Amino acid sequence: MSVTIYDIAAKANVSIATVSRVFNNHARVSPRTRARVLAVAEELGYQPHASAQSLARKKTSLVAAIIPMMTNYFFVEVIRGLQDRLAESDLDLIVYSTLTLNEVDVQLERALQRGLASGVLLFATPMTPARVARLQRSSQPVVLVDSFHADFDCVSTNNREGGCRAVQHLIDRGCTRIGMIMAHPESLPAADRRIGFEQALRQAGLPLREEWIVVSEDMKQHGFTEEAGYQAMKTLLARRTRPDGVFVTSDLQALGALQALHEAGVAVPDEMALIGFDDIKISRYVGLSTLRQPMYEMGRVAVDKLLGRMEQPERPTSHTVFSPALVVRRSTAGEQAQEKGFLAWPLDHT
Amino acid sequence: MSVTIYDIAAKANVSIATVSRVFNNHARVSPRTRARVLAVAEELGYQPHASAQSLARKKTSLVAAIIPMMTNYFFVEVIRGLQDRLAESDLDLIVYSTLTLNEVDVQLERALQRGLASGVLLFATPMTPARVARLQRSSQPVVLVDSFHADFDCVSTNNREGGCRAVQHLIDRGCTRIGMIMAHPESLPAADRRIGFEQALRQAGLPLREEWIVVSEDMKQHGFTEEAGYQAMKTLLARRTRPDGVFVTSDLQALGALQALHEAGVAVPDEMALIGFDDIKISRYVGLSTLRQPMYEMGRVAVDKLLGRMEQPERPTSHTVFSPALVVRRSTAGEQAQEKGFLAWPLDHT
DNA sequence: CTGAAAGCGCTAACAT
DNA sequence: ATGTTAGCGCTTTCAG
Repeated sequence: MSVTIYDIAAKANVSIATVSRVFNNHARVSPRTRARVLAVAEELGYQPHASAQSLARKKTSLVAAIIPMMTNYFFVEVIRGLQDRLAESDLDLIVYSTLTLNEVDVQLERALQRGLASGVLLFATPMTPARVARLQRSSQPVVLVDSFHADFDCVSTNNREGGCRAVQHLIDRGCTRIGMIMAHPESLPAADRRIGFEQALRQAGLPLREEWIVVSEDMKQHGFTEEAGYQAMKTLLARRTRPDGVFVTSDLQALGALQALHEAGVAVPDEMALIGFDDIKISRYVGLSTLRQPMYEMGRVAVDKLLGRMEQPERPTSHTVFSPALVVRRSTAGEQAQEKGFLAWPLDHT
Repeated sequence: MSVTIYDIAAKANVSIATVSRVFNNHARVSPRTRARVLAVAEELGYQPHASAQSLARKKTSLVAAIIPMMTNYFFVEVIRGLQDRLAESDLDLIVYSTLTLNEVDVQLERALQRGLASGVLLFATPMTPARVARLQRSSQPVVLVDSFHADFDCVSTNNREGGCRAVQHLIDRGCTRIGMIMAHPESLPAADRRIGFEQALRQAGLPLREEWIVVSEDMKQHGFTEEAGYQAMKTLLARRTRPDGVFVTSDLQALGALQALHEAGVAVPDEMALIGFDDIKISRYVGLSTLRQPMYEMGRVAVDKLLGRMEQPERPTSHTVFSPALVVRRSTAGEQAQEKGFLAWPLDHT
């Protein structure tokens, strides 16, 4: 069927070992034979067989990305960064998108133990002792994206700082009753954002009222969904006194929150300002203020780390932390928003 | 290092063949030895080695999806469908997202010839004779998503019908000068949508004026980008007489078009109505009318077809065509829109 | 610089 | 029902 090194060895009058050497730029092969081999290979349209190579080399050209919630478009952008960087190194990407964390463990097992992937990019997954142990006893390197553990290479955004800046921004625009819509606290990013939130309030001497903090009970995608945001805002709106500014742990939730606000006839940002986190593509269109994560870049860096470790398994782990950038739009700045976004368009025909 | 069938064979006092049989539910293995083997395997934490299996079986557990423009969130939704269905059959998904069609061919070659993937899902790629030939001489089955060729299994949306219904909707709401913003005509879906567009105009006896049709020259992502839509609308707005209704070949482009309309102070839909195609998630939030494609379902069906063919390579090809559903929102219906979407919210504070 | 040969871990005849 | 034995296509000592 497909052409193998035997075919090209025969046709080029060399042994298969030589052919193999040529393709691995290995040892000393005379320029002449090398050229001949290459020519024949080209002529026959030879391509090395992936599985055979993996078996012999004891490592694959596959990297697995395990992504707990791809519906969160944040991750889609990161994937692009992964892809681009991976392609440069001739690696292929296996994608597992899961809905629950149990599934994460299942997929992890799949990718790790069958020797399918020679590296794993693990997204937004809390590092329980069990997971840490599992990961450590596997030989493949792992890079954590959007979560952290000192024993692994990590890339993430400074969520605490982001939460802090979000609240600071609300304060700057004059909000005094500041609330928060939290995803599930098991999510480390969400938890960190909350810490930043509380810190900023303390610093400003503003009250931190529990009734203005709504925490998602929904485990589904850790509560990073529009539905969760919608429900949370409904809850918030039912309070005796309402906050006049709300920090939401993700843009996706903020979208749902906006919907609830709209249905309740609450003016944004005048009666209530809203700021999210991520800066997914949608946000620009709805004029949602937010903290932008450099998603594409995060993807590239994640792969860099993975490749680095594949070459030097013993090098010390490192953690790259990006600072989120404040993006001011209508949901906090009203008409004065620097970035108007789309939301403006219907105003014209009203 | 890792445990192999030899280990478990030794420990269970059987041959490796028997172990293999157990794991492949193969021939007749006595219940007793089977139990014993399974027990030992469990104890040792055995997992078959993916590459070794692939090499011996001459087929992998990997399916490749080649996606020319993942930034088009349409495809992200389809991927979910793929994933879910694939997981049911214990297959893994390799994702290649490319920006140009040249890259598509490169990736195709990668996936196909190295025997990496045992099946390919090819997205939105025009079936040139060269590609058809390439695909046909490979042994792996291919399913075309969002494109068509009689020699392959396909799943797509009825784009002609969609274009037709879009225009019909514009006509129903009273538009008489109907224009269109086209992606690159090399894109089959775009071309088909245009055919539907023209057909509907003819049927209604409305003029089909070339100056109201703007075709993207941009090859990048076949012109399915916001930027392309933005530029196209600018062009359209510069015409002596403007259309009062525009059908755009994708929601992504429509988003850009809306931006241009906003900047020009054109009232939507009163001065100009707009309708897109796809119904990506964003569309609901900006109140964009559109034709919805059943993305998740398309993904599942695509995998069904692929698996079907992997089992019966000779079965006749089939083409599943979904009918797009009209979704009416503010961009064509104004305040009367059934689905209000989010665009409403800023109205409240104006 | 090049060839021979022994695996890598598993499957699949072919025997028994 | 189970064992033996060839491979699958490639890498990698070890000789020459």
